[in-house]
Amino acid sequence: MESLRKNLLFSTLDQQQFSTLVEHSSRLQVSDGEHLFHQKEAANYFFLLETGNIKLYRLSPSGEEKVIELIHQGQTFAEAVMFMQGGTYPVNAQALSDCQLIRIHMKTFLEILEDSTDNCLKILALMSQRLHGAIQEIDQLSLQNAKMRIIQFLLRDVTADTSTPHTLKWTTPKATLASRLSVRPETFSRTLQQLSQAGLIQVKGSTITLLDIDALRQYR
Amino acid sequence: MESLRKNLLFSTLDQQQFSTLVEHSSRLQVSDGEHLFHQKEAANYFFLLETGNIKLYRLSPSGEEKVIELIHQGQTFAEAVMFMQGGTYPVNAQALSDCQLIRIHMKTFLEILEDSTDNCLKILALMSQRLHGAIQEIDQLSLQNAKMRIIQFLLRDVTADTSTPHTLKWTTPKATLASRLSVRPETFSRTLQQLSQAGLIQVKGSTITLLDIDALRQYR
DNA sequence: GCTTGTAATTGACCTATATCAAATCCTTAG
DNA sequence: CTAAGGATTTGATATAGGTCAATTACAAGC
Repeated sequence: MESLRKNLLFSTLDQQQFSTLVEHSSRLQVSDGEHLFHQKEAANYFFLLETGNIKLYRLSPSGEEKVIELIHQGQTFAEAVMFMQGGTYPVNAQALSDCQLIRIHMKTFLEILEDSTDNCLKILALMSQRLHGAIQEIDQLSLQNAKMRIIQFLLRDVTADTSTPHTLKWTTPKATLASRLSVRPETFSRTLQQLSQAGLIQVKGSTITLLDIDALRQYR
Repeated sequence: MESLRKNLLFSTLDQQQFSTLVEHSSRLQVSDGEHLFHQKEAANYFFLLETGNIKLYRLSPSGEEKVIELIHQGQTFAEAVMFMQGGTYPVNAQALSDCQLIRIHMKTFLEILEDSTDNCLKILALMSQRLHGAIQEIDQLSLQNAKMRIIQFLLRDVTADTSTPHTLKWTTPKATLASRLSVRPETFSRTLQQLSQAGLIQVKGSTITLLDIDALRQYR
């Protein structure tokens, strides 16, 4: 359970608390395509993803899928459910590859929170971060068009000091990314095409080179 | 500061904590149209709205406005900012009418949280609720069309047992509501028109009567 | 190497909703 | 009551991005 200890969320747990948590946590695997949980299912655990990729998604009444979040190595997810009345998962979680996870018992973790404000504040920080991310998302959906959203995504982990020929590579299928960005795969493809033609990026399979970061920033 | 005591968020404060909080809180008024705070402004206070209406909104790069949330009497807002690093408001807050509010000092409240997990858990519950609301919103923006969103809004506080000729009235200008729902005023107007013609609702100024709740539910 | 199936791209077309402009309605001040 | 100014509605038109279908690229198994 090395990876638990390393996660920021658990960094303020004392030795005692930590071992209690470990006792009530277990490692599990899910293989590519399998579901970890479904929307509206009663929730007793939240998760830390050790390896692989997971997508969290929702279905529209007509069965259409919208990816809410892509979970990567080292991230925890579904902790917010702990505090919701009702206590059911608000999304579906499906493995995009073979995954290794740690499953954490909510009730146990809640009990730990109940006797240490440090830990409470830690998770409050996490939750407010999530909330801020969600507001950002709403913002993008309602104020930005498809092209802007896609560019924003490309610039995702470009910091102020990133020098311009910058390469990034994704591990998730394009259709999944498209859903995450709320555009159709066709539109995603066409937009990348368009940016290529404008000489702003270079696409090679799932590897993208940003040729002109400043120009890309203009759009955003 | 009666209204503070009544708010669920502060219900677990003991007498001592509560009076500390009151000491560091103050009542303030903002008149119609005035701003309470702006996006990116350093945040030291969060608020409880006693009377009036407030809109929280963001601006797109091109200056377009998107209403993120409408705050009504009795609601607290901007508490999440307390836990964010950076500590700046992520939205603008503008009064839609003359408002009376209580301004709560974040630092003081944080100090109170630091020595009582009960209060921490209370606010965690609130934050997860907010987060869930945000996910719901993302869902609606990306999986539902304008008509569905508008109907959802009309059914907002219709419970399972609401009998069918149900009347609701809004206090905010239509253009503001439209922005909240991420549609143009024109579309909002046309959609209501359309629902009227279908005999599902009856519009009279800012008062709407839902004539056939079950039929409306069909769309959602 | 082929073959087969899935994913991604491209093209042609369509539709929901935005945009722009004009016409009404509603409220407030005088 | 009347006028002025804003809010709302209505009509005409434009367009981003969706849909559907066909084509190509790519990966996995033989």
